[in-house]
Amino acid sequence: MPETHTSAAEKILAVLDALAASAHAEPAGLTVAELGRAIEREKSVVSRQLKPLVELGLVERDPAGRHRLGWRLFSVAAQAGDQRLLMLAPPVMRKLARGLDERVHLSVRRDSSVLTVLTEGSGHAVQTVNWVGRLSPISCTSSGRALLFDHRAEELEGMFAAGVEPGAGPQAPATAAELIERVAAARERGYAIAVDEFEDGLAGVGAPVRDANGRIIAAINVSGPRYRLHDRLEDAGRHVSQATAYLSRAFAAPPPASASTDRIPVIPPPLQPGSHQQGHQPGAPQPAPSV
Amino acid sequence: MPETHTSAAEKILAVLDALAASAHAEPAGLTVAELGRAIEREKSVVSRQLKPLVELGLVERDPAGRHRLGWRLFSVAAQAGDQRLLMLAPPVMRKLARGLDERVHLSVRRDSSVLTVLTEGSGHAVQTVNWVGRLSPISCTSSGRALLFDHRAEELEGMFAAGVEPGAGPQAPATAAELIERVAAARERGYAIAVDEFEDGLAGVGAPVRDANGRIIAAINVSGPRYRLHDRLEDAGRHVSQATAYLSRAFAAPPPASASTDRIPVIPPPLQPGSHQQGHQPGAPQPAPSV
DNA sequence: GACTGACGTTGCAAAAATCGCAACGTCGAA
DNA sequence: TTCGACGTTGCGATTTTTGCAACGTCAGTC
Repeated sequence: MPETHTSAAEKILAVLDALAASAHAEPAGLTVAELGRAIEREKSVVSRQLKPLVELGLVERDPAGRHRLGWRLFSVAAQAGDQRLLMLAPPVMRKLARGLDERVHLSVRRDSSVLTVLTEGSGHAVQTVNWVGRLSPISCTSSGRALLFDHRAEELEGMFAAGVEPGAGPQAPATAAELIERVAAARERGYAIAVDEFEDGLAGVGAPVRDANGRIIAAINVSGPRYRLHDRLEDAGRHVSQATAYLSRAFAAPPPASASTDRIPVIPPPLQPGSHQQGHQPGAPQPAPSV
Repeated sequence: MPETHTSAAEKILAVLDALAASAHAEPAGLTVAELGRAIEREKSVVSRQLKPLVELGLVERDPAGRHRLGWRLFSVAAQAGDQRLLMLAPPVMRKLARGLDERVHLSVRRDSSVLTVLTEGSGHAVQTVNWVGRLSPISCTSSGRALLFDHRAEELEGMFAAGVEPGAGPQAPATAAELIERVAAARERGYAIAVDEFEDGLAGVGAPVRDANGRIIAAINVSGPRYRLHDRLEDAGRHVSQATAYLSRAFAAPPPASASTDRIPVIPPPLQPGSHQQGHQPGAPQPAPSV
């Protein structure tokens, strides 16, 4: 029997997620009733659930009765390591999603899969689903191949031999040679393209985000139905590359700050093409970024 | 009877807080047993509590069994408004706290009080307590007066008349005139000093952080026992001012990013003394930052 | 001005999740 | 091998959360 364990954490996260989603809406924030509809719970439940959250500062309620994420959430998040990328990415992704009007995802590598971490949707009725928190195969997605940019042929071969998850689309790479070739083409081009690979009819374009050392730490991709994207893959690729280049610079920029010097930190100039592998062993085993 | 309602949110936040605190420890992260000791719960409870948190991605567990804050927390936090300051501040505060070896707090205004949002402690056995999440009076603390830098005399007078919370120390301002004078002195000096105001024996030095428009959005202060600080108030003030000046620049810097231009955003040069009020009405009612 | 509908909150008994304790298997150090 | 600490799991007892219903409030409408 399906023991539907519903943990408290899950309930709370549902609330926080709904509030996060409402942060850019108009008007920002949710009332008790709205929140109840959003997470499909009784308003009485929401009302009671909100009380401790507000007391703890995880949620803020304005005089008009609208609820937003509270300062306490950030005071927790801020203490943790290098999560700057996740803070910098949303506005860039938003701009990209609006510009191309297709869903944008930010993903990181997780072992031999791709974990989607942030998203921004489009206005279409038909669009890629929100993939946040889910894993995708690394060999047949644009994000995946963007994350594989720096991998040598032998590594890709080994990975393929170890059995990466295959795609369900007709164009998914069937052999290690195909994967190697497509990764090489993507690196050459500056962005990865995957059409009818993960799923028939789905098209995507992705590019990698690099840290100050040139290591790939994440990928951003745009995806949507093939019939809308296939005529503008190049255009989308250019935009995605610009976005990731911007993020790579911005992420590398703020040195943890020496408060006592007057040096003004500056976001460094764009990486030279081909120069990003300096001081970086593409073959070195890359621990999955914990981001 | 004291109905000790212990909400799920509270339990979860305790876990996340402990993990946040461990983020900069050596080694980073906590095992189940360590976490149990930190939050004073049975390890069996912790073990079970952790399971859904890990599944949801709020917590990550590395192969060695150490737990850290997970990507999901940031993917929620990142969606919300302008929280960049809270992400930028911790390293600066850490540096400040280490350098002066006294506790550092970052606070924002909350109506007629000061809400402390982040902190970084010192190595001393005797030090200011961690004040995060608590309110302090605005008229008799260094953070409070830093937040009042831009207020005109009439406003301060009105505020005083409306009855701001008084300090418990012998030197707390007893009249509106005293408050006005001390705020003016602080603005002149560049940082606020409060000794024996909030509490007898407690000394603090604070300065304001400004956004791109010069509006005060937060304050950073250093505080500790008077006997350790009274000989170096000036030095501490200089350090705090430098830190807030840096943060003001850094906070103003990253324009939400136009991904499609090649303009490289640069952190702007330091504000000219006295120039920060351009285009800013000091008298305009300032909504409490929701940060 | 009464009426209507939506909002947010609260009592209450039922349902569900968590807790503390004890026990188990595992691992590394002595 | 023994020992201690770790992380996990079963179990009944305890605590918390849930759904429903009712209440007071408020704004807009007739």
